[in-house]
Amino acid sequence: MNDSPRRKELTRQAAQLFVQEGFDRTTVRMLAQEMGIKSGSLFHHFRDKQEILAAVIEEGTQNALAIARETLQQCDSTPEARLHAMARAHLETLLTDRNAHVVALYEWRRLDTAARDHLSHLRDAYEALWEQVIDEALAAGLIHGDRFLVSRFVMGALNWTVRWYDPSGPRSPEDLARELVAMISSPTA
Amino acid sequence: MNDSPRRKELTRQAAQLFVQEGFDRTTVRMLAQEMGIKSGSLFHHFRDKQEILAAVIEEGTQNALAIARETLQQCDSTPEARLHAMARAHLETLLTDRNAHVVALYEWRRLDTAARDHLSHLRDAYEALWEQVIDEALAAGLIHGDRFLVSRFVMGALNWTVRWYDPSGPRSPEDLARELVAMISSPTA
DNA sequence: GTCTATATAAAGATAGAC
DNA sequence: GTCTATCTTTATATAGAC
Repeated sequence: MNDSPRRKELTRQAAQLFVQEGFDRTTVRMLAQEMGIKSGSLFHHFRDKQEILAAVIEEGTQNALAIARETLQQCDSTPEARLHAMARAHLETLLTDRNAHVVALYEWRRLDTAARDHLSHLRDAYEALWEQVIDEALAAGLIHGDRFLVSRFVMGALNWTVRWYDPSGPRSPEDLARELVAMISSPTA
Repeated sequence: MNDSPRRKELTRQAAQLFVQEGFDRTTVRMLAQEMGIKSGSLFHHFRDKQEILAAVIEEGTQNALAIARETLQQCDSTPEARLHAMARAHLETLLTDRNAHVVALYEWRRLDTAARDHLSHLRDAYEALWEQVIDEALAAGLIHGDRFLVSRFVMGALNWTVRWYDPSGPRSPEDLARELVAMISSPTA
């Protein structure tokens, strides 16, 4: 539709509800109430409910991608440090904001075909960054195994944290990132 | 309600739809059609839609628990072999059957409070088996790290396979289990 | 850009016959 | 145990005034 600041703000609020309730359980009336408007007004900003989801997921993936690029640019040291920085950045977008990135991961299946086609290149770009960091770690002998499987296992371990992580608990996203890297690293490297 | 063989069969069919479409998107009419009956007849077997979900999740968790117990009883060798056997069993219930265990993991949040209370002990028993196997591996020096975090990272890596695994691809659940154990094992152990 | 009012469709669930 | 028929509620989405 458009790309106004208003729409950005509404998208941000929608993300929060989608995380809390899930996309299917979130009604347009709930969304409108969260935004402080009536349900009819919502459709001035978005064509339909699907478009809200697409906007949230686009925002979440773009943000994660931008942060990951920045992280890798700033952290130009060992493969271990870079892997740790990526894991930390990933966890922070998932666990601290608790927003659009979570929706991008957990509600991707709810996108219609057109939206998936439009957004898959963003997701692919983000995953490509991960594979690059994994490759570096493999090449350095920090970790071992199949490139494809290691990437997916690591992403799985990280993404599943959304299900059990307690923000009020003793562990920070950085703690988790450190422990994960330690878990898969060969101590002899 | 009851526990007839008929109800068991209907539960099995419901599981398949819940995996394919997700619980919220699966309508009682879809369920009825899959079962070869009309939607009104469904409520002879289940009080409401929630009860179908609870039946599926109970079945999925009980089955996973039974298989895990059997696996650990039969595999009484090294901590590495036991860890591998558990991972393999877990992946097979998720990826080969593609059924009730997937629903148990991915639709748990959709259970109402009463059902969660009733089923959480089953889930806890299953997770306790995992922690036991993780503990053995830690004690043997096969893996390193925090007991709690290692368990959750491993479960995350395994559970996330549902999202990307291709049953028609070259890798078997056993391949995945082997690679995962290799990824987290210290080669010096 | 937001409102009220409402159209339209689909959902979960029930009643009573067979 | 299954059917048909239907009630009731709730959902997405639209139209037109302000």
